[in-house]
Amino acid sequence: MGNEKQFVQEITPKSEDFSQWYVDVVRKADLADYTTIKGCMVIKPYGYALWENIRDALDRRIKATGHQNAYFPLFVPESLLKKEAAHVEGFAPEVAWVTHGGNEPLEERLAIRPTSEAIICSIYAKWIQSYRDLPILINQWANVVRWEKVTRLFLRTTEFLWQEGHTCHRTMEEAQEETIKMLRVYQEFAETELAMPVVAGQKTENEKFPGALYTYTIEAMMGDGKALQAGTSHNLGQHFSKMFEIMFEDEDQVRKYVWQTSWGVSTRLVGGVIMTHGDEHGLILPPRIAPTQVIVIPIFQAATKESVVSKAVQVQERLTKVCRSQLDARDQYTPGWKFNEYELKGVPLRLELGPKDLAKEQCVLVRRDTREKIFCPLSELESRVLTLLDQIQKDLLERARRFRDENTRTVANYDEFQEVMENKRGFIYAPWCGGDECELKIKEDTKATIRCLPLDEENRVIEAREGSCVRCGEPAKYYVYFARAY
RNA sequence: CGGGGCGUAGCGCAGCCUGGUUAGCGUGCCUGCCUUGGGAGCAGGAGGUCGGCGGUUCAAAUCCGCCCGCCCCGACCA
Repeated sequence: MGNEKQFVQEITPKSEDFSQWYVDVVRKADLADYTTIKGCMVIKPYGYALWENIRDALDRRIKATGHQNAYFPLFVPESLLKKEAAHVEGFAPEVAWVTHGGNEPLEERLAIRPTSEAIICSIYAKWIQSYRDLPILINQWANVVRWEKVTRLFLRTTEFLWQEGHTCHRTMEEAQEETIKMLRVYQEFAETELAMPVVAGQKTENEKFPGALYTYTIEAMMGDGKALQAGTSHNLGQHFSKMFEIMFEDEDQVRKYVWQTSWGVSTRLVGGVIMTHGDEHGLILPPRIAPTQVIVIPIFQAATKESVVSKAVQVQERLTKVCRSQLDARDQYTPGWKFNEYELKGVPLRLELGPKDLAKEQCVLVRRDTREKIFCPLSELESRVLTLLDQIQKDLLERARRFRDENTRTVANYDEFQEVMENKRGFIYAPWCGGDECELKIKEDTKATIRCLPLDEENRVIEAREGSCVRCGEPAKYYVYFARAY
């Protein structure tokens, strides 16, 4: 136990300094490292394997809903970026510019995409003539660059990886349906794959995407009670199609502007997973996205090494057929060292196999989330492992949901609102008059923003029937979620 | 970008205030022996332009200036 204490000191306690805990976990678990370029990180193999699993799980859903992947250029000519006024105004402060090709100054500066609406819209304009060309349902996996003032590993880096869907539709209704469909895809994906419960809702005018008509979001609660915007889906209306002249001739022979959507999630999700599930011992990965689901650790002495290791190889080979497993038979590390190492890396299930187990034809399974030890007859290996992985996945979601619900509060008045935001954090579900002024004042007073206006089962913003605005006391228009956010 | 902190071996740090042998310690790494059910032990060894540039000085990790990077708190954002 003394040794364990010493080990855990390598990670700043979560309760003491959440930010430092986060950085320690990212680095000790070997997910990412800093580089010589400001704000840019290298995603190390373990972190990238995690991202690949997240990416693939989402990619399947994007394709299952009828979208195709494509790839558009990294560069956006300045003239294109400037076409949509709100859009350029929103992104201008954080755009990186290419001004030279070799030694020659460029005639027109090229923005490195902060997002691809402009470049994609300019191309869609060429592709679309008829209503028969619609809908366009395209997604791209790409890197984008935003010159942020302050960066944080995974949560906000200068360059990051993401997916951005860009669709065109014949009618407003169809675009709205697509916007909500993808929002719900994100929600289901976050909860099923990442075990990360989210609140789905609409952003306020102040918080919406530059150039969008409506922005929808999924908001997750991190271990320190702060909100993380985990994905967004925008109904772009006709703002871009009018500026980029994306038109089609409809069945009634009238030329019309298309209705568009865009939606995205990024490597930020990796940060979300860490801050949703991690504990004092390090990372806890949901089995469905964990690069290694089961780590097999043989325990042996010189005399038993051969028999134990050969059995461990057999066990791992059996597991390989049903899940992602690895064997760590290195003899320069003690079993205890390995236990700590794989807990730090968040491997959901550990399988211990020693001489005592061999004698009984069993192994020891240890859950990362609860650290519970389970003796398992080798004859039941596959089924027990699969059941446990499934259980861990469910329990992580349940635990995160309980944490979120326990930290979602209602308040009696504005004093209590301020007190809760200052001391307890979490979400506050409160009535709001719908006014700009109250939204901004609350932000100024408490650093809390309106994370979203939640949606009902019909995907409509829930309007308040009663109650009065938590700040001004005027009749409430909506019940909304407030929180401090990343 | 404003306020604060930090930068010395892969990682974590001491040394700096008060300039002066060959820049230390822990851990990790390499070799050997030994060990292995919660980060074992012993012995030997390798590893440093002290973040960068400039200045002061006979002499700079140490003093001064500028720059870069990281962390925290604000403002801005996925």
